[in-house]
Amino acid sequence: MAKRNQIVKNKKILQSSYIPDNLPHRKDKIDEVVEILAPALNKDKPSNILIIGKTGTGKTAVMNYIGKELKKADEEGVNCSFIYVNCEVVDTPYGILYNISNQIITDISKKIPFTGWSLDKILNEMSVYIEKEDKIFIIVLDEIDRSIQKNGEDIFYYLTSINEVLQKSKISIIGITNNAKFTEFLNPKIRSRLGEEKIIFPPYKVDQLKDILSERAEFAFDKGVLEDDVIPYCAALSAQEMGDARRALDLLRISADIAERNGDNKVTCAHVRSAKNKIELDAVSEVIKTLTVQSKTVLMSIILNSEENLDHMTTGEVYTKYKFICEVIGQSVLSQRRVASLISELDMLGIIHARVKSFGKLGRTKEIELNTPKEIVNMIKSDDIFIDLINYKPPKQTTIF
DNA sequence: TGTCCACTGGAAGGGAGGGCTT
DNA sequence: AAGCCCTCCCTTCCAGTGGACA
Repeated sequence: MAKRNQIVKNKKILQSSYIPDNLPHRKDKIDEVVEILAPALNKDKPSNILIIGKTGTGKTAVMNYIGKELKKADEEGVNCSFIYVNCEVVDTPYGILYNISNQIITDISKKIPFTGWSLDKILNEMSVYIEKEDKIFIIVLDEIDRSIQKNGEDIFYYLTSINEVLQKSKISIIGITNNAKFTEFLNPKIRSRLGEEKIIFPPYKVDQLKDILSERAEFAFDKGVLEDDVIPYCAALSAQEMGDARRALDLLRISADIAERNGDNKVTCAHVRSAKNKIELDAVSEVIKTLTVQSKTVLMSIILNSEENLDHMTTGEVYTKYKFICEVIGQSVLSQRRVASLISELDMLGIIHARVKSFGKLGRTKEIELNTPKEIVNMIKSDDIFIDLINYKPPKQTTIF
């Protein structure tokens, strides 16, 4: 086995969750946000803000940076609290209110249970604590479109309605989204309330990505560990992907990791290429792990169909195969409507490719294609739930003629 | 131009499961 | 224990639809 060299001095710095003291090329955005939030320091309610920008354009990093500063200010007696909730992780109204409340309520015995209460009750309890604090609360809802897409605008109604009952304290909401169009579908009243101020985060350009990487690399690596073209290469690859800085950092970190594991002394472009493949594969296999048994069965149906040379198939064809698999593995059969939804979900996750297509007299349906690397297909096939399917032998055909 | 197919995708609602309150 | 709430996964119902074909 190759000896594992230690070539990364400080791994934490290369994590995208690490908040550096300096955020290159985002000073203007920090200033913009700070300016809007400034009234909070005099205990006036700042405007709500909607932050729009693609993945890895520094939205979350900027907010966390400001949050860190606000927390410092809070400890020094400025009455302003910063609360961050990621709506991708907790996406139900209950989950979001639960999360916010428990960041506010410090007394462990008074914490809100993770289920069981009505939303009104949490809201009331939360208002009491917020009022008691006599502060301005800045509540950041990251990936806010996720929650609104799934549950409608309720959560936003709940939160903004709190201000109406508060006398001393106030809350301000900062919504973060990577979907520029999501406000189009909002009720106009909500849209104007949430988007009192809008800030757009443009994608990073290649040179900016280089700066970001260089700055972190300086603290993460010893001199000479990175070959000269590694950072430009990482930056170029990520710039192709909509200027995603998170992605650039992941590339650099995983490249170094691969170099270490190989026992190499230097990180080269070859490592970056391996890292790129690994990231893509890991992302899919992570998704696969979270699929329910039913989703996996639907995916398996698509895999089997494409192995039978049906590289394009319809919902009906998938459903037929699905019913067959359910029978073999002894699993309950869902309705076609439900399976159609599961197909749409797999499409959204990027595991398959599906588009609605009309076949004229033959009807209108989805045309489905498998879009999964071989490694992933093998991973699904080796899942325990399909053991009976893999060992399945079709009953001998009795020919009549 | 109208018909018709095989669905799509939205809406409403059921029921199980988690847990709280009284 | 009974009643309540929220979430998740699912079913049922149904209006809508793109485009080949007659």
